Amino acid sequence: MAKDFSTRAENYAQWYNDLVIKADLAENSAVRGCMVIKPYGYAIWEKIQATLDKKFKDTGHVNAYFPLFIPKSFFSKEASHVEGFAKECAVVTHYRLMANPNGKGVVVDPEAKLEEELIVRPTSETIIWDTYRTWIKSYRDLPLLINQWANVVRWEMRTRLFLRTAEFLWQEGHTAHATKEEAIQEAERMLDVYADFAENWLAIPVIKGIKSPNERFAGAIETYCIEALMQDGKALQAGTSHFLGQNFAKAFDVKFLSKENKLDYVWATSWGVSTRLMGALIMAHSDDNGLVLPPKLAPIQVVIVPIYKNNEQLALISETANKIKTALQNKGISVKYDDRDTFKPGWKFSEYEFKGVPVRIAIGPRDLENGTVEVARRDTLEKAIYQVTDIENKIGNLLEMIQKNLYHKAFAFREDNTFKADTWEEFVDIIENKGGFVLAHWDGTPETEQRIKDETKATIRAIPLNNKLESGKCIMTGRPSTQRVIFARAY
RNA sequence: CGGGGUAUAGCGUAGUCCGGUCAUCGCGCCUGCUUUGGGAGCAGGAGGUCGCAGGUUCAAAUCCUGCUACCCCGACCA
Repeated sequence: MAKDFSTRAENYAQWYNDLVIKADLAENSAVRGCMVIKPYGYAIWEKIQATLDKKFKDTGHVNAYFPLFIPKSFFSKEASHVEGFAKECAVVTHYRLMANPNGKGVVVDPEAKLEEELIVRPTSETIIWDTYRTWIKSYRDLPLLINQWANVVRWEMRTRLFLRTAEFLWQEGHTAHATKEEAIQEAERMLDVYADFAENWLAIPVIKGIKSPNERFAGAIETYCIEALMQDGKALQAGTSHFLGQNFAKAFDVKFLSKENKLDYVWATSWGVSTRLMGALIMAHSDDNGLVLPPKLAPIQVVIVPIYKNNEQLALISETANKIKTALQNKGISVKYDDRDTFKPGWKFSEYEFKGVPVRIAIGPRDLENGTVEVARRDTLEKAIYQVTDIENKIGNLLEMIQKNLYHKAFAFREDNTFKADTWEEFVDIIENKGGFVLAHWDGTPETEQRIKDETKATIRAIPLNNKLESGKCIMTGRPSTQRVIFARAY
């Protein structure tokens, strides 16, 4: 992402606010760090949802919904899980308000204290596994492949718009399996689903890998991740998939009778992506003119802007514009014809650039005479004159080209910002001065990773799957290592 | 929770040190006319508890005290 978007917009918050604003209810610190997603931004989220949801269903999953509130006691059942989340939870302690005895407003009724506090879910493992216990009795009940679209709350000390908001929207898949192998396979399969989505829809290249123990999800045996590089050189974890082993099954006593009539604990996975993906989308592709959306996720793929001097001209242009609109729509392309007379063409051009609309078609009197239109693409800002003939196929191809170009651009950026470091000095220099991914040897111990983090703020983002083996020396300790891992500063 | 900073119209701001036509300017908004192929021009207009509460003073956006909120850095964080 460019440093700011203000080059042309003195009030650049304008476009940003069109997408999302931070909740700002004065006098109410309780909503600090939450977000309001405005319609245009939400339309992007809906696209993300729809695409992923279809992929989940294609891989045999179904949706369900579990409670927002989780009894506090559930959290004490899985020790490492509670350690990972207990510090950052919103807790419900009362269930009633009453008029303030002093006459001013309302206060919490002290009489209405809950016997057991409720935690606003920071993630749903506990309540889901408590439920699964009653659903799973036999190997015939397995595998259980369930996904939930929901909001979760994490009381982060410091929030960042899109990337770490106190409340965020996400999906969380929670599956139960009869065997360890099948569960691992599921975790890896869902990682592939995420990677495919990131690369082919978001147009963001990602590294598939596993997390080091330090970065592993609380309660997981193995955490798989897709890791992306943003334009400012920082890494962003775009999605995770966890192999949970039998940890949650044991904590919540979820057992099944196998074919062999043996009682055993089930094997579990969980996987999720969130509204953070929208942050990734913004930071991976945007430029000084605003958002740049890949065609597959753009709520509006093509906008048509008429250029006219009077109503007669507008009527003529509209005729052509609507024909083009219909032709494109018949090809499954989402089109907006913006014939508002309250804004001028130049204004509209800028507005749709802020919003990242991939293709803009301008039609004026000149075009009517020549049977042409002016086509501008958002990714390169290039303009070209197209003959109207067969316009739907030309635009269709252009959209595909833009989708690919965005990916290639992001891929090239990542290549240019991936470095190898063999000495500590080199490593520090790259982290401090260049940013990006740094491939370096590491002795495999959590202590060393922690030391590196303490000194440079860089962490191991991923140990790539199918990593090339290569013997070397740990950049920190000099101890032997068998492979390079990816270090970076991260969001 | 530590360190630093900020709070003035919908947004962004000047003014605060040195109290006295100071409530400034830009964007946005409204009206009218002319415009319309890259955020139009001119004219007119609306809009402010100067974060909140006290205090000092003839006089406070400005000085003092307390509070609150936000931002940045750190700690923290799938």
